[in-house]
Amino acid sequence: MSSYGEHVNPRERRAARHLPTDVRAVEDGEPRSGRRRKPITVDQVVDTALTVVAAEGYEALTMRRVADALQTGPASLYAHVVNKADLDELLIGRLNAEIVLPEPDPASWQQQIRDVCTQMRDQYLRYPGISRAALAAVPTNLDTMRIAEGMLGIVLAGGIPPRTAAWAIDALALYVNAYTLELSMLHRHSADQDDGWMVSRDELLRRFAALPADDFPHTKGHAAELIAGEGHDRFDFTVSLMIGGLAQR
Amino acid sequence: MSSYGEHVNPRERRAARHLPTDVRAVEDGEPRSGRRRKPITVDQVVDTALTVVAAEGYEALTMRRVADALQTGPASLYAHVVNKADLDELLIGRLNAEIVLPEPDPASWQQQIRDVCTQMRDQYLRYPGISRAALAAVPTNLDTMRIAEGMLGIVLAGGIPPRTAAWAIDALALYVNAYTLELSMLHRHSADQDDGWMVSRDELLRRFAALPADDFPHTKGHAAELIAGEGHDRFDFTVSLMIGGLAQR
DNA sequence: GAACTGAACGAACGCTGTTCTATAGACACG
DNA sequence: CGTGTCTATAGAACAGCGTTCGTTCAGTTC
Repeated sequence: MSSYGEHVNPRERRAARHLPTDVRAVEDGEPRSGRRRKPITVDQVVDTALTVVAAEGYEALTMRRVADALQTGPASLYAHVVNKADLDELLIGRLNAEIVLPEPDPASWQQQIRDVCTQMRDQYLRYPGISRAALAAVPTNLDTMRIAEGMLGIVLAGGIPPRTAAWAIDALALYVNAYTLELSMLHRHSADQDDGWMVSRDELLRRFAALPADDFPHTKGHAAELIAGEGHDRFDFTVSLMIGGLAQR
Repeated sequence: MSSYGEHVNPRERRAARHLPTDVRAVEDGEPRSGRRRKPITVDQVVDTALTVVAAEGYEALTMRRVADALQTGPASLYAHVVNKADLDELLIGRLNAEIVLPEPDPASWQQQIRDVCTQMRDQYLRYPGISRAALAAVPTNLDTMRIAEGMLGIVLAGGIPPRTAAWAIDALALYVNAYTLELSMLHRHSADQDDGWMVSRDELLRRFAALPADDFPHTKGHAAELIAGEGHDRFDFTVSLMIGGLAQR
């Protein structure tokens, strides 16, 4: 009968993350108890994982890939991380922790919300495909709730009633996640051009032109508008659309 | 050197789906050339896959699972389907084909858009988790573009300028996908209650109450509003928010 | 009747997340 | 200062995934 390590190992630390202490505590960091060579830290695992995602995308993030980068086997990671899902949660926690939240200013609350959304967008795009993990993450994560709290404060300062404010930031966060996920997927698929995955506007226009005119009159007629928008124009449009609809109530 | 079957097999049929003929053509269906026992059809594969997803969720949809249900091996599927990704595309194509698009009516365009979004929402929720495939699907899929065309016609009939209309339906479709994905994941994780995955409002309220009051004043102060909303209230709110912001311009 | 075609399928490959097991080093204690 | 306990480190393995290879063989065609 194995009498030790029932289910106490890294799960406790994770539960401790969710509930009690302040955010991002002491950075004790230093190898507290050396084991083989230089001991592995949770932060090391997270750092390595983020490096992998930044370089090769979220799809390339596997336990073995992280373990290889740390010059060890995949089993060693499970002393510091409960799960792959747990690692995912740690990743988005780290990402969300880096979002800076402005002090709510009633005069400029719309721009403040826009800024936070832009921060999240760029942060997620820095690590392509990680939005998949963000969508799956438990919403009671402390770092996630910290952002929600900050955005809630901004919108409330803008004079929006609480229920409306809560639902709006919910929708905004969801849209940011979906937008970045879609964009990452598009970039990823445009990298391998093996199949019919087009990138260029010309190719898109050609596809639209090839559609049957009887069934797709509007799509063909407004093809230019359909594929319009440089950079994050569509993103800005939607965020402003929601904020604008919010303000006018 | 294997001189046959270079890359002509089911890929041609798929390309044919994307480009030329009308939608959902003749239903020749009948086993044209009998092979072993009863030959497998693409539609059979899609039907079986959808049954699996409806019953066990998208995460349970594997090639082996579909093959088992068809009483064969996984290799047999690759005579009818290029990829798992190809199967995914076929699935969302089938789903999208069942969406009914109303004739654009300038007087009620807002309600018409709401109806289409609701249809998509319910259709996706009928097959939990399939939104993941929808988000990954190539947007030039014919059935997907059919919906875009229909919604574009509705919004244009409402007098919205083309570029705004195009971006708006883009954002709406993205939100519907994200919303259904999030909801499916929540239901899925609430099924296995092994970890801290809460469902009940009471549990959520308790979590909010446990937060440090100094760091989460708004979250604690408006906990009731944060978890408010029965059924699809949040969905209706967001869709109306976007449509409303669209109408007022 | 013989040649050909292409769907069916068993077997295998490389990959994934995860668990079992033993081991070995650092710390606490007598 | 030796000894024992604790636990992080890994090697090996398991089940499952998508996919490919090579073979078999029913049906069509000449």
